[in-house]
This record gives sequence, structure tokens and C-alpha cells, in this order.
Amino acid sequence: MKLSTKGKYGLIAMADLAIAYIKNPNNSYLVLKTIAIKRDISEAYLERIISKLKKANLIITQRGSLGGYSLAKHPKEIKVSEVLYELEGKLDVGGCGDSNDKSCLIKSNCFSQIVCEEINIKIRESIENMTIEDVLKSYLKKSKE
Amino acid sequence: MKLSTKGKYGLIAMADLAIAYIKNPNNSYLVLKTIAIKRDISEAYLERIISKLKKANLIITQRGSLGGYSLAKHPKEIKVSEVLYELEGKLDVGGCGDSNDKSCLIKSNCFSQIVCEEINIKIRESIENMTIEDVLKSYLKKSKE
DNA sequence: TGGAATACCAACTAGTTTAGTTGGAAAGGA
DNA sequence: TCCTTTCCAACTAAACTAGTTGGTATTCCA
Repeated sequence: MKLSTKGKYGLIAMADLAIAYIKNPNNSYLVLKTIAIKRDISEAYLERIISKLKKANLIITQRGSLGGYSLAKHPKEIKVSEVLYELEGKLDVGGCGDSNDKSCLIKSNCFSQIVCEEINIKIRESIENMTIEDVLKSYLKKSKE
Repeated sequence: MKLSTKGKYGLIAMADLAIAYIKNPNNSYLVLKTIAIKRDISEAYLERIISKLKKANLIITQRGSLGGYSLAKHPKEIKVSEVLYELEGKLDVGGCGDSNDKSCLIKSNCFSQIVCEEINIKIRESIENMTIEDVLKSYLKKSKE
């Protein structure tokens, strides 16, 4: 039930990209290595994570020297749920109603399903109403303290 | 991030035990095999799951023939969080503050930590305010429809 | 008192997922 | 042409999941 490193590293990378974006929206390309070293994350692994976010059109890239990664839009236009969905899949506790869940034969009315639905609603509530900008503000505020 | 079968089967077993308990609080022992067959769950696996709930004092048992499992207290006194905690561990998305999380060196102020905390609060909110009786009521209501 | 029924328990296992690593190809600037 | 960067696919060790196997300990009942 834990958030995997994929989701975690993805969020951290988005934060660094968001800081660069706000500083200079027109030219905010960051080199992967910079983020990887700063955050002590395996560069190769982070690259695989960030490429997923590119496919989801949350990030744009430039190749070659002077290349790098940048947010595709303003941090306030990127929901945390979008980032996590791409990296973790649907962020919920699942449930018997899932089409790919063959483990439960009860389907239509399962006790655990009722519990799952309740939890899933709460999770969705929180991450769909949270943008990268929102989290960044808390983050920067905390950093100052 | 999905609820594993452990948590799911555990909740389902608790539901069956709760139904028996409400019917006759004094003698509500259910044989494991009955639940396993009814819910189409491996008996041996379910036994391992249910034994964890016994250790957590949510269930009492009687050995020998005429033996079985019963809730240790009224369903309204058992929180969903207690059941899931025993089977899934702390039900949250984790976070860098976790003492057993060595993957994040940032610790004190991590971007992803802020997101995790927000989600964790919501999850806790839902399962700590939900008793087995509450869920059972929804379950039985749905069954009638 | 012996057997059937039940709970209890630990060791094993196949398959999946996680968290990466390795090794290179393609693109672009100097 | 060389260096820097993104891009991409195949591989891997370790952990976790979802069980299975094979037994032991209790208790009831005929």
C-alpha cells in the first residue's frame, strides 16, 4: 500500500522542474543529472520515470547539449493525481469491481468493496484537488522555517 | 497501492463473523471451512489471515470439534482500521518521515512527503471512523436491493 | 478410549513487482 | 567531428504476494 519510489521520485523531479519553470517560464530546461545528483536518485532510473511523464505530456524535452527537461505547462495546471496516475497507476486501494480483479467472485456486492470505495473516494478527493503549485508553496514555506 | 487479498479476505471473514455475532452473541462460533467455501477462499490461506486477527484480539476461538471462530466483541466496537492495520500494516501511502524508509535522504522537508501526508490523513479519516457494523449495514442493505 | 473434527503453526514455492543497472542509439551544439 | 544530452530496450537481484504442504494440539462424541 505504500507509494513506490517511482511516484516519489516523480513528484520530487516535478518539484525541481516547477521551481525552474516559475523562475523562467520561457527557458526552464533542467538537465537530468542535476536533479539526480541534487536529490541523490539514480540517474538512469530517474530518466525512466521522467520519460513516462513526458509521454503523459506533463513534461517537454530538448535533446543534445543545452538540452534538458521542462514542465509542459504552469505548475498550477498540473494536478498531483496526473503525475501519480502515470507512475503508480490508478492511486486507490482497488476493489472487487475492478475489471482486472479476478480474485473476487462476489463482484456485485462484496463487503470489502464497500470499504475500498470509501477509501478510494477520499484518496481521489485529496490528489485531484492538489496541484503541483499548491504543494510547492507548502514546500518552499517549510524550507524557509 | 492496492489492498492485498489479505486485507480483503480478512474483511470478508469479519463480515461473516459479524453476522453470526449479531444473530447470537453468546454462541456465534463459525467453522473456518464454512466461510472459506462460501466465499471461495483457500481454507489454509484464510486460516493464516484469521490467526493474525486473533493475535490482535479481534477474534476468539474454540478448538476441537464444535470449535470455530467468533468475534471478540460487538461489530460496532471494531474499527475497520484495526482489521486492516493487522493485515496490511499501516494503511497509508508511506512517506519520507517513515523511520524504516531509507530511500529518501531529504527527510526533514521532502516534496513528496507533503503529498503523502495529505493523502494519509484522508485515508486515516475514513477507516478510523468506520466500524465493522457500519459497513455491515451498507452491505446488508445492498444485498436486499 | 478412539476417531473425527477442528484450530494452530512453520516451512516451502511459483509468480509478480520493485528498484534499479547496462549498454547503447539518436539528436543537437560547439 | 566530438561532446553532451535525451531516448530506449533488455536484463537482474531482492522483496513481496498468494498461496500450498504437512503436520501438531484440542476437544467432542459414540
